[in-house]
Amino acid sequence: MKVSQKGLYALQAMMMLARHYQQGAIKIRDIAYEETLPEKFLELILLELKNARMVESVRGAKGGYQLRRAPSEIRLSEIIRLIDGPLAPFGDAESLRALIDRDLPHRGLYQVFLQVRDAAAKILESTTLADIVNEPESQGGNKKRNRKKSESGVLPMLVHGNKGMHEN
Amino acid sequence: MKVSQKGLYALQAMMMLARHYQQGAIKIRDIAYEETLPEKFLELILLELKNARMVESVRGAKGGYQLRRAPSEIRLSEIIRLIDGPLAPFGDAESLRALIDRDLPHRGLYQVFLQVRDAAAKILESTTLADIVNEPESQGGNKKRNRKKSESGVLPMLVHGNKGMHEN
DNA sequence: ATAAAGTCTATTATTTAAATAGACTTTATC
DNA sequence: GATAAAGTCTATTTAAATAATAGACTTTAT
Repeated sequence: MKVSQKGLYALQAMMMLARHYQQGAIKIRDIAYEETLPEKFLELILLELKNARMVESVRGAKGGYQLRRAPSEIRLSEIIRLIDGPLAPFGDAESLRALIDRDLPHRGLYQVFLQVRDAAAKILESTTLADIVNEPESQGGNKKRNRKKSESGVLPMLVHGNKGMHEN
Repeated sequence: MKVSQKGLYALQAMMMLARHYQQGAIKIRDIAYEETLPEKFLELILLELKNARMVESVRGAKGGYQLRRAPSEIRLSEIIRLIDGPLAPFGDAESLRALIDRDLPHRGLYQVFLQVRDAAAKILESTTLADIVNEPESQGGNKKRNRKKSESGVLPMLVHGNKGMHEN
């Protein structure tokens, strides 16, 4: 899986709209300005988001874009899948699938790729726009443990520093 | 993170060498033939793997390639990082890092990307060539639970079917 | 009527990935 | 020591994907 520049733009735009949720339609130009995105390119991205029914537009003067659902109802996985396609860590599912089907020595590799995809999907499906926009409230829908809310208003992960993380 | 075609070729070649571990040097041509990879392209890939000291070559007639370490000592993460770069799910760490530094509204997104990267890294760092090549023995070095070995000689995941998995 | 917005389709430019080519070096073997 | 079979190295080409731009069209508030 790889989030492209375009995907990042889409996420930025959606976060911006989430920050201004229920404040009426926001002009493309304003989004582009506030997030420093190429305006004309952003236009196309918003159109895709609209066709996917994540945002809605208001046409004509005083027009603009706004979220169609509450930020807590929009998962990052939706946005990324729309713009960048499947979350799987291999480019085209075709060539891989072909490998598997041809003979079995590659099954193990395939299984590992599936594990990676599922791990990414689990995170991106349980994180919504609400979780990553200012003042993270209900950070992720992770079933088991009830995540402790950090007093600093910053994600817990941040508080704990980089323990257990690697640089790349 | 995205495993490119080239990365897949590298993984295939390494798996092939793992299957023939301690059977002497294997010719590029044989690897290319057995795995159906473009020979000349594979040549470059093997050179990279050699420079990274994962394989070693024997030059001249009767030459070829072989693993430099046991399959159980070669992690998938090494191979993928070498060929495709960092495991992070965003293209260039630069533009993302720039976002974070410019102002803080994007920190939450950044943290989620880190989570995804760490999840992928955890899997790919704990899986070795030995784990994915025929007859998976010590499948992954996952600290906590001792994975039950499946009787069928197939990865446990396979036995359980696709429970909990999504299509993309 | 006009201006300010979104819509749509086409085109171009840039970058990255994949593949190929060919001259060079090393070594086993006869 | 000549030859053939291998790996080495650098350059180039091709193809595909990504990013960005352009411009004519439509809708709506004023």
